[in-house]
Amino acid sequence: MNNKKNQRGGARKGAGRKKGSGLYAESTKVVRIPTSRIGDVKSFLLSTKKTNSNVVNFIQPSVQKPFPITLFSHKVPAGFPSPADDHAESQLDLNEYLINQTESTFFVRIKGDSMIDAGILDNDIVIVDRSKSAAINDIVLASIDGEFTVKVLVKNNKGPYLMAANKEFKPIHIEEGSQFEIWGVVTGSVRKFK
Amino acid sequence: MNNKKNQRGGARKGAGRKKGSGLYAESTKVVRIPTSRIGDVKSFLLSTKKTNSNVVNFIQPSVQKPFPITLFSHKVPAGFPSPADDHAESQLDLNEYLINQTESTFFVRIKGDSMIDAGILDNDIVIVDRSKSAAINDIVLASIDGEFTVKVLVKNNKGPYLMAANKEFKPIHIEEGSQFEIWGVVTGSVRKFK
DNA sequence: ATTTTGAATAATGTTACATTATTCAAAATA
DNA sequence: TATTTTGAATAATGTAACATTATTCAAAAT
Repeated sequence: MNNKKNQRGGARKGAGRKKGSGLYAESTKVVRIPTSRIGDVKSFLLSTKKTNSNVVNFIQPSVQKPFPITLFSHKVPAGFPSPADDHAESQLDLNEYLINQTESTFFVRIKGDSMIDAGILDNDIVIVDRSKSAAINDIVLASIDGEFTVKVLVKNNKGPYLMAANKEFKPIHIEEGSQFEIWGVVTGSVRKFK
Repeated sequence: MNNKKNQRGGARKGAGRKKGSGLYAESTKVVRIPTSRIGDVKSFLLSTKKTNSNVVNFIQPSVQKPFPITLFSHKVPAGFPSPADDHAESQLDLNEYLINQTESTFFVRIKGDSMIDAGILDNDIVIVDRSKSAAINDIVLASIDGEFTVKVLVKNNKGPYLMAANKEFKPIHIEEGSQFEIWGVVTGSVRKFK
């Protein structure tokens, strides 16, 4: 009887799995995740890899100090802007103005042009309130089959569906059996130039 | 010398940390997360934190079974926990994000559609910094013959002039002898829906 | 020339342990 | 007696270590 093992295979240079060949093309670390949300997190990680998603990331609001600044209205005769002026509409704090329900609000950065007709451009940040229930024609943050997206919620005789605010994009119909959830209503948007 | 330790404390019933007293009020499991996205995931978990009770769970596509879509059943009860403050990198304060120079910044509410191609809509508020000097292609707040306007600063061989971001509007050339002044550079814009 | 094979290596999953935070009531103190 | 101090109990959280799986390569077998 020959007990010798097969002599194929064996050590050689260059063997082994290639770096970056994993799902995320990146090294990972272990993190504790609340048990019921492990599925959410995995969907979130996958969703932002897909190209259809116009959601880049979720941002947690933090409110430091109130910061009121004078607000003028646009078409005013010259002579100008002293804060004491008549044309000063009011003092305005951006956090106060844009955030209604602090506890249920978060931010999402937008990627791509799918909402330009609603004045939401690439790299804008939208403000999402999870405590508001969505109405037809609202802009909403939704997930469909594990992919997050910001779109307009519309409805026809067959039921609700999502629309981009850009004629180049097709409506997103919600197929029977697909996962669909509305995460919140977009209540505002901000943009920083340069 | 008395070597006896203190006799306080000690075993008793009911001692110990209470279940559910953690950040997520729930047990956790370790999950591997791509290193660069750990901040995102934590932010996502805090942003979209679910409270117990009647929240529809996010369902992963792979596990998905057909189910009827009930659009407006998604209600989030109040009692959203406040953010933990150790994720500074994914936290955002709108004032800080949008305002650079407090002393020289003010807001202007926009009337009309002359800037829609730049994503600035009627009733938006723009952030104007008086301390920045304007460059070509900047959006600026200017006054011409006694009227304020927000437009794009452009230039041809005859010199600078103003352009709306809307094809329906004509360029605004600055005539010899007319009053013209740039009051500041638009560094951001915000919008509130509804 | 083609197929089979096992070592090499990375990715991914899981367990175990270490550390930290919180709570309680007994013991110490006033 | 009322208040403060204290350490065990327990959960939460962080991390290292190990286990398992997937992928790749080229030597050996065919």
